[in-house]
Amino acid sequence: MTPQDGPAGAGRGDTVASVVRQWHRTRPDLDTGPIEIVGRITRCAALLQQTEDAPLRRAGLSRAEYDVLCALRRMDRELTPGDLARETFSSGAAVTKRLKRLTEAGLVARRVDTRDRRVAHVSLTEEGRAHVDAVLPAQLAFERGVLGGLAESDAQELGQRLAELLQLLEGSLGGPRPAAF
Amino acid sequence: MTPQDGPAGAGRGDTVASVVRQWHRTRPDLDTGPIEIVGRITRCAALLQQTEDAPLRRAGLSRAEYDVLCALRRMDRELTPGDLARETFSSGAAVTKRLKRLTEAGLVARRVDTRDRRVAHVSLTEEGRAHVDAVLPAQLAFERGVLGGLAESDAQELGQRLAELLQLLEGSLGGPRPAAF
DNA sequence: CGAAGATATTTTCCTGGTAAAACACCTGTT
DNA sequence: AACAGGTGTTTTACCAGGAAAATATCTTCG
Repeated sequence: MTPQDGPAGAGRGDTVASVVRQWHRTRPDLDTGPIEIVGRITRCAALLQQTEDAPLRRAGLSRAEYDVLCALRRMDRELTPGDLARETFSSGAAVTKRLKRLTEAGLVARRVDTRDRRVAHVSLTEEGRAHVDAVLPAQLAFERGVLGGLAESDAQELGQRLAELLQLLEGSLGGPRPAAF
Repeated sequence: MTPQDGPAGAGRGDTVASVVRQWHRTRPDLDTGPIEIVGRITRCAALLQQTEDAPLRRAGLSRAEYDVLCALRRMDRELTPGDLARETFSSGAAVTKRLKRLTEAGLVARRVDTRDRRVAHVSLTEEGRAHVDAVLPAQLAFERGVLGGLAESDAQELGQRLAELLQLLEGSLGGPRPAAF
């Protein structure tokens, strides 16, 4: 069996580099530039998702539940389900399900708006606040550890380039507009 | 209502920048560095996922199906379901389901291995090959368009930094090892 | 040869997400 | 006051994915 490109070749780089090399061989006419970015972002996101799930699991939270708790914590006020949907970039149905679970766990509380009975106001319970205040630093420390292998200047650079890209994507794709005013 | 941070403030940057500012106000003790990278990668991935779904939809393919077709195309040989699972970073169950759909659509064909009846060999049909050969450049052009707002040098820089991060993640997290040898 | 251990793939079961529909409620107009 | 249009949230129906179990098959060992 002839050696073929694999991601693990000595000094051959990341898997996307390997994929790009395969395309060059199979379809040399293709502009693979987008793959270098899109493919890597997708792969990095997937791997980071795996890692961040592990510490949260210890705390009995899914990533999605954590996101809800964080939104409530960082905005530091009551939010409606609609607010939460916008803050977490998800659908109303997803938020409803998450809130059901979080309410049952005693981490969030809800009350109906006095002036508009369609609206619910959601807040962290004491327990919920304590929970997220405990989990948050652990999670961030974990992520810091994962990123630790990057030189600080490279990490800064990466953050900046990603910010540019994100701004571009949010601008050109009608990015979300959370209700923050 | 006092103005509060939102992602859309004039010149206030991307949503993650806004989130980070909220954390600085609410929990100034936190090291938000990881959010600058992890948060942005996650958001970029989500937004890019939305965009790449739109062109593929015109071609009647989901992202997952496209990935399978691409793996077959770029490796340019028959692959087993296990190969495909590794190449697309998914589970065997997911591959089984995708192959079912693609087989029904006449885009891939399968045959049982002659020496080991557990093993199936999957290949693109003529139609499948033509399909992916048509969709691929359109998809890449679309992605190139989306990334076009980035200065070329910034895009290069981003690709490189992402490659470093991906290599790090794949190394430290026991990254995947597709069967490419 | 038979049994144990391993492996490739599929099936089963469950989870969590989304789009659309449903429901309740609000606002503005006549 | 009645009605139309709009809105916030939940419910419904469906989908795709993964983990674990199931099934079929292979390899090795005594």
